[in-house]
Amino acid sequence: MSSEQARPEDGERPLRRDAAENRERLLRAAFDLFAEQGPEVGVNDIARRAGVGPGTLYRRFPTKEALIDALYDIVFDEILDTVHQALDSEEPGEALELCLRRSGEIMASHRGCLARLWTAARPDGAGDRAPEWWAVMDRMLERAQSAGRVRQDVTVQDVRACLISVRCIVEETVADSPDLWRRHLDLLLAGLRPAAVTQAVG
Amino acid sequence: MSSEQARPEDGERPLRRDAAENRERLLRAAFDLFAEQGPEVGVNDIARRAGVGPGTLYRRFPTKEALIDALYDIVFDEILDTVHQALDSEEPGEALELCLRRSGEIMASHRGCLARLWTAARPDGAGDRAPEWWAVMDRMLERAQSAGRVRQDVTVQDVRACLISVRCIVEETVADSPDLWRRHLDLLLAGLRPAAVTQAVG
Amino acid sequence: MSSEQARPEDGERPLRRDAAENRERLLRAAFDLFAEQGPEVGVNDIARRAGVGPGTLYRRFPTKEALIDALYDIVFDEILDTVHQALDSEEPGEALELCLRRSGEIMASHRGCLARLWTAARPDGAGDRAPEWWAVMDRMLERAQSAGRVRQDVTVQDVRACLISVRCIVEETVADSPDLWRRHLDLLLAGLRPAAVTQAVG
Amino acid sequence: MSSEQARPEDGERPLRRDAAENRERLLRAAFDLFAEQGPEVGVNDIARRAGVGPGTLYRRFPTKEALIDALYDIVFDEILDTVHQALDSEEPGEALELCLRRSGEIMASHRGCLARLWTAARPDGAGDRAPEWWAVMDRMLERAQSAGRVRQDVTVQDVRACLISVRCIVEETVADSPDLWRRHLDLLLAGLRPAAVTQAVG
DNA sequence: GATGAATGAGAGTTCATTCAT
DNA sequence: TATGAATGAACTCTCATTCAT
Repeated sequence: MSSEQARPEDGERPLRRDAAENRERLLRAAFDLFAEQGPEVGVNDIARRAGVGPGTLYRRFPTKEALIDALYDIVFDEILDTVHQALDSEEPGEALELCLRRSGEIMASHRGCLARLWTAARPDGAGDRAPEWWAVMDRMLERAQSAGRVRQDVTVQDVRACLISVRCIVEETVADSPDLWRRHLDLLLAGLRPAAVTQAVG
Repeated sequence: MSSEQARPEDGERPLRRDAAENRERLLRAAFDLFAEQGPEVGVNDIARRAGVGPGTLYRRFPTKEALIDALYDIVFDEILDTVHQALDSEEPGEALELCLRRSGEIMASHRGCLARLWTAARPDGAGDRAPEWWAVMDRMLERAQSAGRVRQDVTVQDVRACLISVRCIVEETVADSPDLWRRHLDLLLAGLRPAAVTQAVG
Repeated sequence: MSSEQARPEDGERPLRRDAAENRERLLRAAFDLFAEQGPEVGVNDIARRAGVGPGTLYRRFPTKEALIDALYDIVFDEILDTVHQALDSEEPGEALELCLRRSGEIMASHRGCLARLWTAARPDGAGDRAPEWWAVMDRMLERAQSAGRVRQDVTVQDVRACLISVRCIVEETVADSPDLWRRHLDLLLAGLRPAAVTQAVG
Repeated sequence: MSSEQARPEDGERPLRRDAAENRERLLRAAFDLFAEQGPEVGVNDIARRAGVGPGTLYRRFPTKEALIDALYDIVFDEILDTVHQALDSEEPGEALELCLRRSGEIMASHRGCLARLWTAARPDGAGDRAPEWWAVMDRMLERAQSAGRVRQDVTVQDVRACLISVRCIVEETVADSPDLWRRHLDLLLAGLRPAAVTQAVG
């Protein structure tokens, strides 16, 4: 939630700071309450938790939906940054795996707010960076396949399904079994790898 | 609110039949509407679709929550039946895989109603057969491992995670990509298998 | 507000009666409160005055606007009935005058709810009987002119303006000077008549 | 809230000029927006249109009501000036008629802001010049009657009703039929004149 | 003095649930 | 018993007004 908005350009007016603080508080409160109580939390509750009036919330976010979108964008941006880092810095074969693991970590740190993230409805939502994600994942998958680390028949859709899967496991199990999602991701990663002589064993 | 329903006392009065029919209609309407419009559907809409008044709905189900629970139980029962069949009739090694596939099919035929199924909140829900499921899956996993079809480090928790995963993929993708969940399940199954010399390939 | 809706067809179900009563109460409460406090009254106030919950109001009228429309329609229907009566039964020359006077009386009995009646926005509102009004007034004006009771240069638009005028005077003065609108209407009617040698006098 | 504005104390500081300019801008913006969007416009919209913050608006006008009152006063003052001119300069018989016509023109140039002008609520509003208006109109009516241009039974209340009528027609029709209010006023004026042998014609 | 962010009571509306018929 | 009208707390959102900057 740190590097999220309004890169403080040189001359920042003092008033802006309060507003930005309130925005931060609202997002934090929303994260917390969604995690605690699910997606039905009322905007007034969020405002109260943030220590502001409902009017202030609506000054920052014209709609409850807009607030939720902002939450999504924060997580999505974090993930995209991570994906780019992985693509740039890792050796080709490892990038995909690393990127899935890191995405999982990010989701685990924002549980409760991911319900509709990467949903059928979202990827082509207006103004978001979903196309970018698809493009980068495409490259990453291609490389991993070239390096022989991932089966040739795997598509980006499958990779996306893996992420949906991880998100879902995080949401539903992280509270009780904080590590289960990691085991599950290991399983998925194992499934992605070319299984040399797997059948021979059986 | 005393003797609610079901227990078919010896001489079943015709009135009882109407009641049962209403119950069926309500459940069917609920299934349809949840699948069509998601989990926000109102009880009045369900009642209207079922062709009864809201009062009748509340005579059959004391709460919206109770209606949804009944939905879950139906799906859960279907799955449990399938699990039992798989355990009884298949050769030990195949049972687990088959049972996951069949569970997937059942879920795919009831999409939109599964949101909270197998959720952290559910297993200790009142009146459900979750313990039974755990027990059977335990045996099935053990056999599959004995037969060398599943890695030794896999736990029932992991199997449950696989099912959560399948449910989630079904819910979010079946409308647009009706087969994606099957590909995903293949991936999971591949991940479950002992990957003989997988690492050697990398 | 008497002959307003749901002509009680032969077999009337008993439940309907309560609903109809509530509808009546709501309309009456709305009439009263609009008259007392102007068009800003809240729907909850109206519901409270009617002795019902806000939900009941919204069962009868899907929107505040719809409630207000119903109010308008009631007055409009009363007026239209009167207009038809005047057209049918009076001698041609008198009909227009009589009809304006009666319309005035009806408005005076519903002051406070007429704000937007016959407004530029209304006459072509969906589902209302405005075209009918225009047609009848057209005939009535023509007859009055044929009978030499109204100047030849008067148009239906002018007649409509007279009614707007009466409504306005009613709304703003009937509370303090209950008869002023009648004097004003007399003045308007005098202005409508062919003023034989009026100028000669001056 | 002590020395609000206006009273131009001898040495007018430059700061004062800004304030006056803001006041003007706000009034102009309010006129425009009320004309464009009706009486529901919010104060923030007015401030934005005027190019100032809402705080500034509240420095000039302690209340939305006060801003609207100021609008009324402007129109009212214009009209009063016109009335005085008519009384002073015209031949006695023509003054009343001319004054009504001019008042109509002024209203037509300020449509959308007249809703409550000359309303029952207004004449005893704080700080307005209503008594003055009554006095002048009284004299003007008396003269017109003495000159035989207006019927003897007409009262100042009737004249006021004529003005309310004109205002109302202006407000509701000037956008679509810019001349209708003039025709209506002609009708009213005809009705005010002694109708010598009118009835004989019928 | 001007700004515009914050306020918060209250608006219109919904919906799970109850109850008179 | 089934009905559907009634309920009313709670929801999202607005806007006249205040106040820190």
